[in-house]
Amino acid sequence: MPEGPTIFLLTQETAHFVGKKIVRAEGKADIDMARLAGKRVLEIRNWGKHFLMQLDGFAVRVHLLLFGSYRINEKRKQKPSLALTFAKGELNFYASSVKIIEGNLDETYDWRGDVMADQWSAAAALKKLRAAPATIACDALLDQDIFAGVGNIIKNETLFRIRVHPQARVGGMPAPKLREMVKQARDYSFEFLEWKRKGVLKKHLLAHQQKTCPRCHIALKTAVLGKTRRRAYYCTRCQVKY
DNA sequence: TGGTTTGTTGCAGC
DNA sequence: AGCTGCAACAAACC
Repeated sequence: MPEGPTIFLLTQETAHFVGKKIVRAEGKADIDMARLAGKRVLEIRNWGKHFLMQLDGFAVRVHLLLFGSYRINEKRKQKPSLALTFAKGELNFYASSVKIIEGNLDETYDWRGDVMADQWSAAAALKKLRAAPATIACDALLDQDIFAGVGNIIKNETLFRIRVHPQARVGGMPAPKLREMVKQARDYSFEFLEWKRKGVLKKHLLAHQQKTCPRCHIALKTAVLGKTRRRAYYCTRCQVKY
């Protein structure tokens, strides 16, 4: 059940495995498990929703998709996609996509695109948005090449906060409003992180899966929109369709 | 109860 | 070539 902040949290929770040796690797993921055994974890980080473990010469990428989950130092009943055993402790992933990335992660990822990364670049995001003016806001926010880590909840909540209709064209939005969208995608992600950490995310949702607009007190509209075909929750009164 | 869902990929068809 | 729509995957929730 992952958006960027959830994986960010996972990265923190697994930091103690850095420097440790993988004793055993198994699971139903279609990768060469034998490559992992005996390797030391050099680095653990994430790029958006990608959980990444750098080993010597290659990295393991785990994506929890829509239904994935993980357990640290415990197991679930179901068969794991990837189960890593260390001398002390274990790390298990379920219903996840697992891939090997050759080489160093810095060769594969542009960290400026991760909304929660120190290297996040609002300027780079704005440049990408301006290059695609016909894109509608809901698709733009879910574009991992622009806003890595943003998922459907962050999309809906960000648009509600800045009062932008999900079908607003990026090219039609005033420059300050576009900058606000870029800023809020990051700011909201960090608030999401803290709520998630405390287990109080749901009660802070203003639009996503809600019935009534907390500003206008009228029914929120819900529709599956855009090329991404994800559900949007929005207020037709206070969210502007530029 | 079963429709829905914090996601992505691959492929057919145009 | 590049797009779009659809199926597939898979599991917890209300």
